[in-house]
Amino acid sequence: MGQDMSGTSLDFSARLRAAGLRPTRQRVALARVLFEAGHRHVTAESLHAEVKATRIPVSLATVYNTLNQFRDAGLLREVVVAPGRSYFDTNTGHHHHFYVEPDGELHDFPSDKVTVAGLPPPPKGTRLNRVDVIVRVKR
Amino acid sequence: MGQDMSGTSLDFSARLRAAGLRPTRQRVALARVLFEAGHRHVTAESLHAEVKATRIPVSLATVYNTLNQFRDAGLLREVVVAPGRSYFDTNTGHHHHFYVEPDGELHDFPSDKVTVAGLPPPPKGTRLNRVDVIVRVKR
DNA sequence: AAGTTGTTTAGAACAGTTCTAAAAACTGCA
DNA sequence: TGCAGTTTTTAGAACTGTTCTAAACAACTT
Repeated sequence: MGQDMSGTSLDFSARLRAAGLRPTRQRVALARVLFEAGHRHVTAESLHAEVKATRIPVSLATVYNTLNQFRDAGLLREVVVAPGRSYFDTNTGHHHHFYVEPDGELHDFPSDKVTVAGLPPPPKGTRLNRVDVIVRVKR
Repeated sequence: MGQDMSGTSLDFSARLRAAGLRPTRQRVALARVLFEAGHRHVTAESLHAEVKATRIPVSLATVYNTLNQFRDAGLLREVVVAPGRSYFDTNTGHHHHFYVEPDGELHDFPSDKVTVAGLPPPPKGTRLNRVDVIVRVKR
């Protein structure tokens, strides 16, 4: 008799495996926190704090490793909006961000209604990768 | 008889004074490096390296202080494009950026031809501050 | 020139992130 | 199921970029 594998662990294991990552205890725990509810924005610290509540031991170093791996695997997107802190977004589709200063709150908005027109061509020897629109708002 | 005040020192002194900042040796030296040629992008480290060549002693702490003060005074604009490093742009007018990954090179482009349409209204209780468009390109 | 205030400085401190090397855990195979 | 081979996790050190501290110094005022 194996352990209790009910719930969504198996789904996450499969997803991780599909991404070329071994489904370890800590990766599954992190994936669960990240992906089981709707879209989220986390920092390494905030995710670490959250996963501690699940009683599965995960070190901060592992949180960093995992966030980078998930990002590299396309499971997360890194968002750079403030100096000295990286946000990770579980929404990897096309969208943009509101950034509320000085709180550091981040909100997605879909990009389907947004048009960015009149961009100059990329500098010589480079090709376009992504266009980020950050709408900075104040309280 | 005062020291040799020829050149542009006086202009920078006046500009600093106008911004509410005492025109100290190091602030004038930094202002000169920053503003005497065309528009520039610097980091604290790169500016520190440059100002050392002028033989006017400026500590790294002062470079940081000064960049922050210049930014607060509206003489510079801070650009956040990469985690763990702040860029400062002497161009404070409306414009956007190309960011060349992974070099970390930054290029301005004017915003007059660029239109960003269809943005959703700012979240409740906030008002728009600025819209940043970052075009990320790869080699 | 003296006093007052603001600025600079070296170095310590700090935040966020990555590295290291040893222990633990996953996986495939007998 | 047990074992070998490989990957992952971990605590803690290390590292990077930035800010802080408090003492020395420079700029302005009189």
